[in-house]
Amino acid sequence: MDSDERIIGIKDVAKAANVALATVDRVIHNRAGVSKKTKDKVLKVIEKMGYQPNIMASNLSKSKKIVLGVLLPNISEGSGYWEFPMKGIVKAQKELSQYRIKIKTFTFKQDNNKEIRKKVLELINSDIQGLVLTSKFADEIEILLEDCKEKKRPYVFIDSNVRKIDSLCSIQQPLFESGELAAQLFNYCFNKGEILILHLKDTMDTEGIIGLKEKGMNAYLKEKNNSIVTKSLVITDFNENAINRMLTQTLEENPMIKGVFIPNSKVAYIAKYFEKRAGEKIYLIGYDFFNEDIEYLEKEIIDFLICQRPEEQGYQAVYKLFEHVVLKKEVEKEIIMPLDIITKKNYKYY
Amino acid sequence: MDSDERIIGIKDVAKAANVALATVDRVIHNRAGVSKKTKDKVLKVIEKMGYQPNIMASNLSKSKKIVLGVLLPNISEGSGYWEFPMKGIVKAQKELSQYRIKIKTFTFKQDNNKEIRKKVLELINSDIQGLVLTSKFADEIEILLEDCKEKKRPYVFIDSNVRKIDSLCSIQQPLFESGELAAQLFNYCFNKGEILILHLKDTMDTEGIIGLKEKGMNAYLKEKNNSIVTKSLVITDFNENAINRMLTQTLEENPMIKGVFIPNSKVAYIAKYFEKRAGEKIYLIGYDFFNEDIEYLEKEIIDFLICQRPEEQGYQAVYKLFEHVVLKKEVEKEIIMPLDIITKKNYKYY
DNA sequence: CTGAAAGCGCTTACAG
DNA sequence: CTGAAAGCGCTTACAG
Repeated sequence: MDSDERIIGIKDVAKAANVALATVDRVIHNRAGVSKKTKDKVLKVIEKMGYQPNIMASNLSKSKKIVLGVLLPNISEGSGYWEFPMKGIVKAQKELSQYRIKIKTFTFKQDNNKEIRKKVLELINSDIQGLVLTSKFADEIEILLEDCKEKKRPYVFIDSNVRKIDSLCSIQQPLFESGELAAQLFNYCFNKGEILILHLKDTMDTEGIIGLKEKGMNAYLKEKNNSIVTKSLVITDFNENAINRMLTQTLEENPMIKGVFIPNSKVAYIAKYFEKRAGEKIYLIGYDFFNEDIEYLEKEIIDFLICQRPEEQGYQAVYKLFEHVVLKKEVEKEIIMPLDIITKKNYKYY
Repeated sequence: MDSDERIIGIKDVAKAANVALATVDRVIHNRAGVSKKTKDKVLKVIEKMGYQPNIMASNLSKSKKIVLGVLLPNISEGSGYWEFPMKGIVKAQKELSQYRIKIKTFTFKQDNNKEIRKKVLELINSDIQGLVLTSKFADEIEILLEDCKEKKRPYVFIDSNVRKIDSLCSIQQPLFESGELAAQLFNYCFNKGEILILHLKDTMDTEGIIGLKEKGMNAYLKEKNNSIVTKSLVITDFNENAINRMLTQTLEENPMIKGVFIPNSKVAYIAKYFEKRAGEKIYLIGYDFFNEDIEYLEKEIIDFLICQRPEEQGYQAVYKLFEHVVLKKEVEKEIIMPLDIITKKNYKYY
């Protein structure tokens, strides 16, 4: 049962090809300074013997560290979301520290363009060999991406890639489909009435994202061809009183509203309003799971949250860079995250 | 910004403690043959210098392979589920192959006690240093677990640990809570009526599992104090005609049934019946996601599936054994999987 | 273009 | 109980 095949190493290849260790190494890493003839000979032997490099040995003998960069918003009010990808990044870092991988983090305040540009400049002048970032702030990072392309520095997007910018890999949730999913869930709760889609504008370029979710929602409703329609409301003023006023007015004017869809991570703001509101149950569906949502999930004021495993996105982003830079593996261009559904009864295990 | 702290190794410790490399090695691995005095001295230096072992180097110089065993049902009709943990196990194996980890798989037909016992015997007489298995088949594996305890072989349970058997780690979904979740979902679909709980008996000891799910469901309904009640139906004959007959009769006699809860992975069997059935919509909630469910999800005959990331369970099981055996890390006694909700609109990304 | 040799940080016989 | 030395499978100057 024990097939104790001897592991064949660079030494075996060298002997079989009748060359020195260093030559085999050069061929394996495609380094210059090997004649075509020798290279072919070695390649053939590698192929025939089924040589597999030993990463542990390789890393052990390597001297230089590999540094990866991370450019993300810092964790502050209004951008608490970024805590989760960061956790995943830190986890990956710990796991990979044995491989002499280091991570340099560059954070900035979301609406501070000057700070973003400063960090971009720091990154351009740094010695990183790979980069994790989000495709939001597209204008500010454009120059950084150009620089990366020139220097052949790989970069990975997390959280979104709405403008379809080229990258080593982009990791995101399917947006359109998440809108469909939300519609399906609403449809389980009621099959006649209106869904109010709230556009909570903040400074980020998220209209593209919200737009896709909205399209998905309408697509599902159309497909089911039933009596649910959507209605949009744009909120620009985040002041609590302003929100209350707008919602009260809208709900009074539209008594058929049975559900509210908040296509970003600001559900708790809105749930607060519904907690105090009397009248018939209105179903709430939002995105992403925060501590402040728990209270409203427990009271079933927030009914469903659609989540995208942000921690895993951060982890995967670093891991894919590692695979590319260290292991020289092929990396898939796109990783699509599952659409997780969170309710009162399963958030504890998420 | 670059804190280029020199990594301190066994050599540095040896020099600082004024002993030989081998002695430091002995202390690190708690091997015999070191005087208390020397040991304390070395330990103190390790502590002070903050020495961290380099696993890559450690593994490279180790000669012997580590073999882990896996004892699970084979993949056949009626037990297709085990394909998923197996996938995770294979994934972990690939990732860990660099660490000289080998996995020996022992599979058996679920209802073949003789075969289980045979595999158990093989395992007892094997040279494995860790074991992945499920706590189902508790009677058959009892002797194996005793043997493991005696030999101090660690073992990890996946999929369930209803009888609360001791192990290095057990990985499972929260059963009671999954019943609550199912009840919550039904409650979104209707708020008056009956839920039929189907007990599809097969040869495995799964009554404990089903019982817990049922209790969770009733707990939620009671908590909500509304007008949904449950009703159980036991099916022992899996013949299609028999199922049809029993269901038709039950539904006729109980016109208030609005939902059917199938607390195991056999939903597709039941969905087949509902596909052909005329009459008012009856909601279906089941467990685990298989290819044969897709058709019924698409038609929204199956409404929700509650899933437990079986692939990740297999992966984690192997990984935890690896952490324990190779890295000598502390491993958590229990890993609770999230309760994933799958519908027509998100199964593609699961 | 090619090779011999030292070294990465550990483990493992072997000698004392 | 303790230590000196070889070796794990690679990479990296250095010499030719």
